Amino acid sequence: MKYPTKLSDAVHVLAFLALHPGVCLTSQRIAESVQTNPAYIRQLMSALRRGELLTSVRGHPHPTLSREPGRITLLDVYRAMEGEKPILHQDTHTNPDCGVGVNIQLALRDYYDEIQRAAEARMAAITLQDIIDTYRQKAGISSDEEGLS
Amino acid sequence: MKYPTKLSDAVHVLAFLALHPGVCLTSQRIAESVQTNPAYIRQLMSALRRGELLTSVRGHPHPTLSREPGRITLLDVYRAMEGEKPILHQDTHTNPDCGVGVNIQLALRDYYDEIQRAAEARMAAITLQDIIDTYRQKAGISSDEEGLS
DNA sequence: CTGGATGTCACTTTTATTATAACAGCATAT
DNA sequence: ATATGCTGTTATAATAAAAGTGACATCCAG
Repeated sequence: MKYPTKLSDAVHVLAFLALHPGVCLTSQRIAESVQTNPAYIRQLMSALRRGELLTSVRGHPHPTLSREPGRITLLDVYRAMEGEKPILHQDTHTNPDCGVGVNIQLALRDYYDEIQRAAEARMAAITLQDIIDTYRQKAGISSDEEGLS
Repeated sequence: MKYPTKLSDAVHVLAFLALHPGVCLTSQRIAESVQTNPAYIRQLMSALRRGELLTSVRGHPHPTLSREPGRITLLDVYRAMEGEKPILHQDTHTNPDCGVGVNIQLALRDYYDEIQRAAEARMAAITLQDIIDTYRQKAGISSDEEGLS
């Protein structure tokens, strides 16, 4: 697994918070659900904090969402994690002496931008609440929220 | 990792063919425009051949498009190069003992599929001809098609 | 035949991403 | 105040996907 999973993991973290309000959630505990290490979780949360999706206090294991799940879109999370990085990548190493190589890539950029906008429009229409609702359907209504201190 | 540029490079190759009809195009020559090595170009062309976008004869340096550029979409090229590989990747290594981890990823899949469909719908609307037309605008009307044997 | 190109495979190199260790800074409890 | 536990951040290592490359059998044209 070396495909980028930051977006998926970030959603996982946010959903985890939303599903366990008021519970003591250390990065260690979240890491167990994502099956990774606490430092990575804290890095994710750091990005989410910069994106103003999450607030937390240093030394205090109670991170909380900055606003309700219905007002956090997948695009918000994408921006927080990936910034302006596009989903499709161009080859920027073509031969600069070859007009075809340079200008084909310039032309492609316009179309890649269109694709990016289409994807982002879709992301903007999906909220964390939607994902949580779907989660509850899949999980068979919250049979997993026990056993947490 | 490395950012994948196969799609961009494949479009580059196809456009190169379309722009130089009837010209002797060895993988070596195309590689110079893409600024890579001939073997990689031949690998790209191999995938394009499997996708039925390109035909060529072994030992014969005259690859040609299987159909006109207006009937080759960016989605066709994407399929040939990436198959069913999605543009967004899920984390498949979450803790299987944690219902949240498993089911959040299941829920995400549905939404990632939506995003994939939106992106692909856009790709299906873009043809190689469109890209070539834009290329000509950028290049200032075919000032680069000389000097080829 | 000979020369040149393709098609394919195996291997190497590169590099984005995740994994992890270390530690200063802050909160809480005793 | 001090001890403990957790956070936030940085630096570095390990992993793995992608491109880069060499080799060679195969096929075409002259």
